Amino acid sequence: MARRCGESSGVSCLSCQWRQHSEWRVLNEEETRFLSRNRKSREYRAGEPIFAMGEPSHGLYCMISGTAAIRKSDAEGNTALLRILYPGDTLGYRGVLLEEKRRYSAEALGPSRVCFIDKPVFKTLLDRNPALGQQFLRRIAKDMDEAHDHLVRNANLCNRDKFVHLLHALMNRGGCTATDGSRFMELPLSRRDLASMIGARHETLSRIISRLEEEGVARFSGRTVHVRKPHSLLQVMQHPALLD
Amino acid sequence: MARRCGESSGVSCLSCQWRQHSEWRVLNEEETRFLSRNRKSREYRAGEPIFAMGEPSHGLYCMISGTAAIRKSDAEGNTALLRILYPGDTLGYRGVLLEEKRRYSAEALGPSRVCFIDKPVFKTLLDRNPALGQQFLRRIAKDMDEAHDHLVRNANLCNRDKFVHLLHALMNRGGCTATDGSRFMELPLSRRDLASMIGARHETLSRIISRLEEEGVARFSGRTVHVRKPHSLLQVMQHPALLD
DNA sequence: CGGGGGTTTGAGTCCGTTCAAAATACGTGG
DNA sequence: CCACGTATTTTGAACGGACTCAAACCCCCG
Repeated sequence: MARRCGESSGVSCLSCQWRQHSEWRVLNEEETRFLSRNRKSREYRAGEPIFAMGEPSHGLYCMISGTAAIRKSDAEGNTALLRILYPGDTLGYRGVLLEEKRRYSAEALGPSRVCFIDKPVFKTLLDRNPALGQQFLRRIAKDMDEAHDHLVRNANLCNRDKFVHLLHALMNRGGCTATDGSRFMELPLSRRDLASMIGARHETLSRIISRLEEEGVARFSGRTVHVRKPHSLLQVMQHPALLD
Repeated sequence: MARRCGESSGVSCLSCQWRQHSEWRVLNEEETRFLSRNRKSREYRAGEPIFAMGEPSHGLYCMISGTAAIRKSDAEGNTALLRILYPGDTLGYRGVLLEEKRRYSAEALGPSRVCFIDKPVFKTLLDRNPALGQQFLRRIAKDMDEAHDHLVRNANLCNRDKFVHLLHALMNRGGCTATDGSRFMELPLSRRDLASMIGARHETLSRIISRLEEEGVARFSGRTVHVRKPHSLLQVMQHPALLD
């Protein structure tokens, strides 16, 4: 399915299935056609970098299919996975808006198709349609808020609860509901990366996962995860007994 | 000193000593006079709230003197101190730009003077001078970057090192250099709040502080802190021996 | 069949937390 | 100016979570 939409979106941004859910939805038909003509679509293999920290920002990217990850590292080389990008998400807009070098790196998590929009093309559209700038302002404000929430969670929750929260967020994005009300999904990340998202070692995450299985909160096998009572996920924090 | 500048800034934004360092620097003389006429300046006592989470955003604020804190709390009531604001900083612009309710709360840390700019006044200035919007875009992007850095540090550093980093940042902002090259300053925060900034309990911070004193990195007494070798602060992470 | 990456498990240690109590600083009213 | 009550900070002991290091395990791929 992800395959087919990737191909159909390759034809034109007008018929892109994510158009109405992305920042580009404020563009009219002519502007969208302009975008479509000037964008470049390309496949990425799993793990392939999209851009790297410190590079100049030549343009922005738009996910068509697959998933990508935002990573950032500090001076000592410690890195953290900050965010996961799904089809319809734009990335790298910050560097372009501010004419800055990239402050984080992005890479494809699985086989993905990503469109590239050149800086001049983006600038032209921003000039033609002021609502587009407003969209990106809204977007950056939302990102900001997410980052702050993340910060508050990190300060107050233990690793187990941070992971439960992450699971909840991932489920909302990519999960499927089964007939019995339970939810399951294919995790887009390795255990190592899951651990990096909550700021823990992979060994610790491994133990947390065992614990969640013992408690009956979820079942893991490979990258597949089943959650028995997805609605009570957030209530299960610090209180596994609530599972009934 | 902070007192006098507060009073002089009370007269007009034109003569505000922070003007050239704030987002308002792109305004011309007439626009600044307009801002000056329509802003309201007011004193806050220590601990007094400036605005609270969930309130509608009626306008934005500009610190004249003193310091303020941004706090955010999650659903369970856990809070974290996200940021400290110094004279010249604007706050609360996000809610105004996006017509949203406040997503965090702000409060004065010590006796402070803060100007309030009504939403319509701000919108008028944004219309008149597009460079102002660009300034705030830059500002939000910088904030975003800081939040991400914070996230990476939280994921990889132990509490001691997080605190050393915080100390470094605070010093750069409000520290004074003594004749022997050491630096000292008056901390704007209580121990509890310092602990909240690095996501630790106040007891833990207390122990960290004792340790730093034993190691000879810094000396604390009340809210005053002396750092012996400020330049090597960041090198001291995990390696107190480097102090020589 | 033998790597090699990713993942799990185990043991030991350290760091940070919790809870409780003492010590210190601070503001207020006498 | 001092005494008092309150809030903040420090200290202590015990516990638990998370980390390190090391080894075993698994699964996919050549």
